[in-house]
Amino acid sequence: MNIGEASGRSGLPAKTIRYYEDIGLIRPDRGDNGYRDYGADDVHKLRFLHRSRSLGFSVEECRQLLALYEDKSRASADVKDMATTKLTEIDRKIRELTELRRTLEQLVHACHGNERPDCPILEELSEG
Amino acid sequence: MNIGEASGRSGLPAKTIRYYEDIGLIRPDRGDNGYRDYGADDVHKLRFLHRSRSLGFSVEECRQLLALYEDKSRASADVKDMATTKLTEIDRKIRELTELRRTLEQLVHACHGNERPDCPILEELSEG
DNA sequence: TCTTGACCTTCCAGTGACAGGAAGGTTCAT
DNA sequence: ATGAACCTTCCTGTCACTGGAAGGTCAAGA
Repeated sequence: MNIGEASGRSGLPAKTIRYYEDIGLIRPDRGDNGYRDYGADDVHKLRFLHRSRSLGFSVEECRQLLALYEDKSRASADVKDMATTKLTEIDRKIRELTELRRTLEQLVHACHGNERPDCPILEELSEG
Repeated sequence: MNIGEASGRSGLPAKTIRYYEDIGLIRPDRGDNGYRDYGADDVHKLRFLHRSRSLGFSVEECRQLLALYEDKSRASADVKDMATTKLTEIDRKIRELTELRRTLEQLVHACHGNERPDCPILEELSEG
C-alpha cells in the first residue's frame, strides 16, 4: 500500500512516517514508480511506534522497544525496566506540574483581576 | 556588572542571557571593551524571566508579562487572564500525564519481568 | 486524448529554547 | 610575562516533527 493508506491505518501523518524512515526506524519497499510500498508488517510497526510515542517514550526509546519487540530471545525484564523508568519520569513530571499549579493558583487567587494596575502576580514574579 | 555576575544573581546561564538579548527581551549597556554591562534593573528583569519561565510560561508569554510589568497603566485583569489560561493548560497536562501513568502502570504490573521472552507490555504496544 | 485533481517524490527551512564548542580578545593576579 | 578566568561572536546541534516548493504519477471523467 502507499504511504497515504499506511498513514490512515497507523494513525501517523505521512510526514512523520517519512521521517521515521529517514532516521532508520522502518524500511518499506519501493515500487517501480519510486513510491514507498508498505506491507502489513510495516503498518504493525507504525502502530507500535504510534502507541509507544503516545505513551511518552522518546523516539530513541521507541527504537529500543522495537528492537526488543523483534528480538525473540529478549527477557521481559528488559522491557519492564524501561517501562518502570519511564513511569518514574512521569511521576516526577506530575509532581513538578502539581507544585507549579499550586503556586500559580495562589497567585491567581491573590489577584483581584480588575481595572486597576496593582497586581500581586507581577509582584511575585518580580520578587519571587 | 558583567554577564557572569548577572548570571549568578539571576540564576540564568550566561548562554541563556545572551539568547534573551538576541530575541530582544533585554538590552544591556556595553562597556568600552565590548563587554555587556548589566544594572540592577536588568538583573531584576532576568529574575522575572527566570521565575516566569519556571512557572511554565513560554518565552513569548514572558515577553508579554514583561511588557505588562513595565506598563504602569495596565489592568491587573490582563495579567490574571494570562495566569488563568496557563493554569488551565497545566491542569490539562496533569490530566494527560495521569492517564498516561495509569496505562503504563497497568502494563508494568501485568509484566512478570523475568528471563522469559513473553511480555505483555510489548504485546499491548503492538496491538493497542 | 486531454485534463483535472489527488496522490506521491525529494529537498530545504523553520520550530522552541537553548547548549556546546571553536577562535579569539580582555583582565587580573602572580 | 604568563596563565587562568573571564568575555566576545559565530556556527552547529538538539528533538520530533511540520510546512512548503517544485515536480513526477495515476485514475477518472469530458
